[in-house]
Amino acid sequence: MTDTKTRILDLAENLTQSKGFNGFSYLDLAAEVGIKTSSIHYHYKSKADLALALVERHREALEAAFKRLDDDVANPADRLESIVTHFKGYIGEEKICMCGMMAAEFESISPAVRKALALYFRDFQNWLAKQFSALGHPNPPAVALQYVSALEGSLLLARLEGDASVVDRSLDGFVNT
Amino acid sequence: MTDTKTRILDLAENLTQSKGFNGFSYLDLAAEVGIKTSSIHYHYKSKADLALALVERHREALEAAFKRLDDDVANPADRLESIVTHFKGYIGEEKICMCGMMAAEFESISPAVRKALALYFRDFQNWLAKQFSALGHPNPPAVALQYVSALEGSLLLARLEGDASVVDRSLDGFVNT
DNA sequence: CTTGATATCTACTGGTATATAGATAGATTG
DNA sequence: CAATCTATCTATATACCAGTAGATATCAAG
Repeated sequence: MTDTKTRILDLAENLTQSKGFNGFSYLDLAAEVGIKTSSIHYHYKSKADLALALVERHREALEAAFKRLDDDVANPADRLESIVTHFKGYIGEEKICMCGMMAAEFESISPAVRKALALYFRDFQNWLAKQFSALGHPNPPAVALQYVSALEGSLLLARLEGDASVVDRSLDGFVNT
Repeated sequence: MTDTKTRILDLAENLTQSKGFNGFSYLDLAAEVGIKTSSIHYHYKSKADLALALVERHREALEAAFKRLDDDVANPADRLESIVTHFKGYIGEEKICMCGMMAAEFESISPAVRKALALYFRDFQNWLAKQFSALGHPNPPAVALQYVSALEGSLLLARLEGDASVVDRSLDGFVNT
């Protein structure tokens, strides 16, 4: 069994992706984990601490995923497809990108979390730029920004329409131009 | 002086764009308008009613803006630029698109508001498709979806970076391809 | 077998949320 | 003038929220 601290984080991640970081309370976490709210405070002193842990773990997970793709998948186009498939999977669970959600909630998060979020998106773009570079794009950083923007926006629309193909259609044309 | 009901809506719109619809309370509105929370309930029976009024007014405003552009601006490319300039203006006020924000908060809004939101984005895409059609794009509806996705996503990133040029760079290439 | 760390609990505080009931002052209308 | 409507108030209900203090249980190390 995974330890409580991790279970809390897993649950908070899920809830953030569906209802937003301000859309759940320590009571929701406690009820689901099966402990009291005060015990959640034991693991994460404040909700701001929880937010930071959430974003930092997420960035590490992203980096690990990139490393795995770099090692296991030879073709950059296939790597991109694999990443998009991952994000598309959120739609079926009525979720969106956790960091996209937090970026929307920008005004109610601490400076530390804002910095962590910005780092997440920069890491994301850097990796994307490498893939586009390998694919021979003339301006990899520019296309990487366009890709992330389109991805994040498409997740909002896809969930609204209940149609994951919105993501594919929004990203169509980035690889084969 | 604008009437109270409108002032409440204006204020709620602003707050939704910066902190999200779940990021403010009737108390915030009351304090700013200078009346009691119970008086806000007089104008908008429940917060869900307020949400619906917000989205519906926003859609009407969007349609009016489109009509004005169609009448006053001859070149479709100039029309697009004008719309983007409008959205870019949000960034300086630490705001994003109101309907984009509500789409992020999808899981906590009523079915009626969800429908109104979907309608907003469909209207937006329909108008965009007309502009791209006039510009000779081979597949206007497809490019309209890509444009909205990129715009919504770019607003999230632009506010995070505190840099409105992120929007321009995310939308670069849509008009002159 | 005692000490100290870990993880949980009970019980509580102070604050905020949305919402409703009932009263009132002033304008409008028949 | 009487009835009604508009917009507000006071007061309250009900529920939730984040966070804290302090007691308790478990267990490993010395």
